[in-house]
Amino acid sequence: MGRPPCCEKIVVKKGPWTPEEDITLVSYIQQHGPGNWRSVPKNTGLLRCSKSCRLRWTNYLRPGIKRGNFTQHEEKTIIHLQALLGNRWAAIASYLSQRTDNDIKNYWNTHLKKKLQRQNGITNEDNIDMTEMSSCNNNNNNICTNSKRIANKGQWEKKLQTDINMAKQALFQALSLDQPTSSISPDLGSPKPHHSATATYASSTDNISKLLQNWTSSSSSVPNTSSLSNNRSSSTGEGGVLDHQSLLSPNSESGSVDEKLNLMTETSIFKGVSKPIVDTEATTDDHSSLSLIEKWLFDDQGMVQCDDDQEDLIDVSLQGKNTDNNCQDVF
DNA sequence: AAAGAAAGCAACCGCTCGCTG
DNA sequence: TCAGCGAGCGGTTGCTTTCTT
Repeated sequence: MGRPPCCEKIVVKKGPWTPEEDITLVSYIQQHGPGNWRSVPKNTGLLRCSKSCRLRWTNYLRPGIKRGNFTQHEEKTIIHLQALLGNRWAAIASYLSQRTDNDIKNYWNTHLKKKLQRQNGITNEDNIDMTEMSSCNNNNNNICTNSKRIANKGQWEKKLQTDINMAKQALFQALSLDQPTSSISPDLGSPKPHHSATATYASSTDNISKLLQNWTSSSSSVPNTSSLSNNRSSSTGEGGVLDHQSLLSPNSESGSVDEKLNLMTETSIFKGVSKPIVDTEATTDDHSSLSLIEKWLFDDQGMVQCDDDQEDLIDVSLQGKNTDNNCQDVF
């Protein structure tokens, strides 16, 4: 007996979000903070399910989200964590503070999975699920450790969660230090995105950032959105990408994306955001403070030294198997 | 240049979990 | 203890864009 849909009784709009809706939602959250999603459609007049509002905010409008190209380091982290945790995207996303679980999930399904399969020479016949593959013992013991996990899921997860929480902060430091230029400023020195969608993501975040900044620095009145209605030529999959440039005051030109994001994250209204935002203080910390969790993630076998060649991915995936065994000991 | 195929991504759906009364 | 509710998560879908022929 499943629960009824959360918005069963009201007419809800579906499909891509419009700029107007984005603005309404952002404006509301700016005033009331994220959370209490049930009340969002009621109070804003949005014809959207509360779930949809939460998703939109969490995945696209929330400040501090990094979109676009995944770095090699992020790829490796995802691959390794996926081998370790399975398709627990939220848990994986907690290690990549600027990425959303949805983003990681999509990236895994569209890029990494195929990449690993290609590199492992997996054919269609033996195209087994990568999660299964990576979580099973490949030694003489045929017992899949995943099964054990399932059996002990409750305890295992509690311990895992504890470890995650304890290690998260330290891991952020390590990851940030390893990627000094990539995590926040995708537009600086990084290769041009290979297709427009990627660029659009970046600009989406940027634009929304500007939008928010504009609001935080001005009165809390909701801007007139009437001029927005034609900004979106088609409903896009571009993330409800606003052509926010047209929405913004001319002053919005000033300041980098980073500055804008930082400004927003410092805005009190966003301090209750569920997902952690990279602590810029932490990133400037001591290089040597690698955590246990990082060692756990990047343990031996030269992973840390990996460059950007594809062999790394094979290594990582294989390590995933081994690490999975190690993981049993850890937990 | 056009059509079809493939890839990529945003959003939805259904389920589970945790909190509260 | 249990039921109701809201929030969160992972799988899936369907639309848009890009690539190939």
